Amino acid sequence: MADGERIRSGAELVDPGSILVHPTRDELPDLPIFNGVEEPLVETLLASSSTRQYRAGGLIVRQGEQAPDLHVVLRGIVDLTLLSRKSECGVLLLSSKDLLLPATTLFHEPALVSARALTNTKILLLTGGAVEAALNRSTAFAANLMKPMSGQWRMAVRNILDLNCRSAAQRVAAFLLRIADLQPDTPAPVLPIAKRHLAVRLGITAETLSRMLQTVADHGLYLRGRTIVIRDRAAIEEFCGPDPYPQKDERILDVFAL
Amino acid sequence: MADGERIRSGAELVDPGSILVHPTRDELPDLPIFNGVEEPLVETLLASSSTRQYRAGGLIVRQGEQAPDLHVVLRGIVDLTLLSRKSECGVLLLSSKDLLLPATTLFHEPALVSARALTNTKILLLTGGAVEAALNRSTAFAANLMKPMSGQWRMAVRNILDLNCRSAAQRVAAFLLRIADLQPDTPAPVLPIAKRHLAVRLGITAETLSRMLQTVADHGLYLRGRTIVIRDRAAIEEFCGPDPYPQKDERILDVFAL
DNA sequence: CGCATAATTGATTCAGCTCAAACCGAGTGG
DNA sequence: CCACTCGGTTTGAGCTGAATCAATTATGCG
Repeated sequence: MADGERIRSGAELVDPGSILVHPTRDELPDLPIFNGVEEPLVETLLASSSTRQYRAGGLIVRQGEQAPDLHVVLRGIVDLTLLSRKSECGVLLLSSKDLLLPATTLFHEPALVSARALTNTKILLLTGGAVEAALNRSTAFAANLMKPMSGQWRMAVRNILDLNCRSAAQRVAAFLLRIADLQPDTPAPVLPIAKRHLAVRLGITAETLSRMLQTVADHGLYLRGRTIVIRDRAAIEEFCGPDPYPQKDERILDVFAL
Repeated sequence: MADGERIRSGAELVDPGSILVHPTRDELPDLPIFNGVEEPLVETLLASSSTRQYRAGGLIVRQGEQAPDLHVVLRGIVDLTLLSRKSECGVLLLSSKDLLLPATTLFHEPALVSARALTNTKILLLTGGAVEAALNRSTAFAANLMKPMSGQWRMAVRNILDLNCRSAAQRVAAFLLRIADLQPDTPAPVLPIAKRHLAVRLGITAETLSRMLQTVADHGLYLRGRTIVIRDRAAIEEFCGPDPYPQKDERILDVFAL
């Protein structure tokens, strides 16, 4: 019954067998938040931590509630959106190594938006208490949290600028270009999420996205299935219009958001 | 000649006589960034600091450049906008006690937007070196910086949501209502900036703002000169539409932005 | 007083939304 | 193997909110 509910309501946790209760450092990828932090402190943090898996569509944090634990995305794509009846309104997509609504956890504020897994997703949870304790002890750890917070602020500002100064087609083009550039080693860059979620992220309707993809295709970039094909780089960059600092410098702020 | 340039280009510093080179604590208002920080450390920070005054229209930080020093707004209204030929694109308005682009200073990133004084403005500058040193020494200070960074992230998210889910008229109404509510002690709340700057902040044109003000007036809120008159509170709140967490809880995050 | 800047008003245009219908691909079950 | 849903995507037609362009009126301000 309860199980049936779960599945019908969009599927939250999956596969309890793979959940780690006290992950050790070598069970985790190298996370920027631990850079330069004294090893014993890292151990303490991990001792209070656990991991969780969500399947595509699962709600991770509900808007209006607060997350007592610090969430770190280990795998998958998470979107931050305001879910209201009738319309969704996207703010940001998070991916591996990103912090998920850190401010909510650190300052006990109700989340303004919901966090939702768009793909199967694995999350690391550090308990609020342990994080707070670590923050009181380690300036390195504090700096490691400030960096991604800055980076996410930057992403938010970019988003605001895009919404105001760029057309729908330009936003689509710029986003796909960015996605492609973030996968430099792969031969064929791929769009990791469904189109309708992309539309939400870009603040347009699915119908408009569909039409804009055609426009964009005329300017040198198109989708074949989920793979992104850049036919004419110069043209498409030109088309994107003003992107003041196109270098993906959010990564040096430990932000991997999209 | 150089002087002439300055004045023509929009007026930067004014009245050098009133600039403090090493302000002491009692020459400054109580700033949240110093809360709970060990007194000697505060002294050190202040010893490296100075204040600056800008007149309305003056550029404080130019987009693309980085601010080596940490700016704190002591007095006045500062707007963060992308200035491009043809169009300005506003992100946020800062006021007393707000940090101005802290991320730019802390992580040596080029600013995505310019900071411009909309009124006569006084700024406290803490040198980057001193701030960095303080951050390495005091977790309290680090926490004091994280709080406003979180608050500004929150404001940015609100802005994104507003741009996507609210009509121009709703944004105008909600903004004026908020401004009024932030002046609880004053008998007649007042709009502190020019209308055209308000328009930029709300992502609309001055013409549209003018028209929307008429619409908004029909719903219980109007301007008489610069003072904001709330004729029918219930009606105007209803009109504003979805504001998930209307309490001005950014203030507890040491953010006073608009 | 007179000039420059800001605000309003009107007429027109257009990007993106809405609504409705057709289409398509992947499961599913007979 | 095919028919049949059922999401998700595409296409089309029409609407509308806000931008643009242009002209006028207000408001400082030296």
